[in-house]
Amino acid sequence: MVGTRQFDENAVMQRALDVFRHKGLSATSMIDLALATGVHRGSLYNAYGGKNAIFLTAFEQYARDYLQGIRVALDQPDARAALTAFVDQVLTRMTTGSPARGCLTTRTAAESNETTPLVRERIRGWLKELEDTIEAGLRQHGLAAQLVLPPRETARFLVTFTRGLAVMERVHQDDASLRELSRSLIDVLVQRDAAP
Amino acid sequence: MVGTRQFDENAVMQRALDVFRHKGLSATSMIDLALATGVHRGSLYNAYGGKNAIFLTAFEQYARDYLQGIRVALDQPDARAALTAFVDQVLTRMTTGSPARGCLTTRTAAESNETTPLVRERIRGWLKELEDTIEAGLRQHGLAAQLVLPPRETARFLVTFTRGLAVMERVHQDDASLRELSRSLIDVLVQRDAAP
DNA sequence: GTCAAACTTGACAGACCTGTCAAGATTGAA
DNA sequence: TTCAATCTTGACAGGTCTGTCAAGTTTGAC
Repeated sequence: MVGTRQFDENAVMQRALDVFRHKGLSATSMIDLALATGVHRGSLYNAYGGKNAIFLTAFEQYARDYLQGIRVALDQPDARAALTAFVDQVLTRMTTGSPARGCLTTRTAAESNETTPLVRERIRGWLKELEDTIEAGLRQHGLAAQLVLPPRETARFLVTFTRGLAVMERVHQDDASLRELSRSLIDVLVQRDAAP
Repeated sequence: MVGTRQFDENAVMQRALDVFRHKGLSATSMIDLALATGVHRGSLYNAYGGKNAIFLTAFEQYARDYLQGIRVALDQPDARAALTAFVDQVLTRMTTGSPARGCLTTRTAAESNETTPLVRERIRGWLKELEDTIEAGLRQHGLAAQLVLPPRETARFLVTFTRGLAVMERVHQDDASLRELSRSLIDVLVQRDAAP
């Protein structure tokens, strides 16, 4: 390999991800990315082709991390505890940072119109992975028996509701009301007479 | 009054609303609005000041219409029927048009970062109005007794979940899966032993 | 009919962004 | 050490958008 790339790809993607999380995909320009990463705009074009390709590359880090966190959270014998840990993961990820970063997928999904088919497809795929991950988690430890809805429906419900939480986070910027909503969520999804 | 405005303000706002629904607030330019309304860009600046002011003006029509539809939907003696009509309203409003328009509030909320404080505040206010409208609806006809959660929590839950539905609509563009999610929603919110 | 306030129009300067490219610098491999 | 592939850099042309303004037009009131 001749003429080696002079920047650390991982570090660049990490910084790019930060930018996307704070500004959103469509509001981010190549100039923003160049400034944040310290890599010349021309080099970014040369290495990746453009904003969307950078997004897709950076997104993989995000996706892997996120799903891993969800897997760990759900790996518990009690449904209420598992869902509590799940929601806590989701909320923590969207409310950390100052200003809060919000949820990257939700935001990108909402601006679907302004993105390319590839990005749209990746977001759709990721939400499917999230759903599958949740469903698999709920099928462990006999959690399913403690739920009002079957695992698949519960997983879809959780994906949708947490997207709603992400929208409310943007509007309220208030952790407490999100936590309260999460309590309601768990109350309606876990059987009332389930093991304590 | 001298030098009368030469366009029909209502018609202009209706067209502007269409543009905002299709492109989203931040992706809409004054040029888009001028083309869609047939009013010269300079005239729009003169009459309203800018994009955000036009949005806020147009939004009032949208808000009034929407809440009225919700009020009518919830005005029923059976909780399941009322929630079904409610969700149907919400879904119909976001899935009509081709391509589907999506939900204006959800979208604008998601791009909160890129809008002005006034717009953010209006969206927050509108979601509060929606919540209050739903709560008031649920307190009629003894619906509250048929619900798993108290009216206020149910209202908040519905606002949040329907925001999630709006995000999923962008991703899936598939009415059927949204309807399925809505069925789950009603199943978990209405008491199992409630009057049929 | 006159007139001045208010509206309309086309044009302009200034930002910002994109995508590309030629010239220069770097570096692994022969 | 040489060299060619690859990366870096600064610059450029072209595009979109914004906000403003002067000149022209319209119209209600007198």
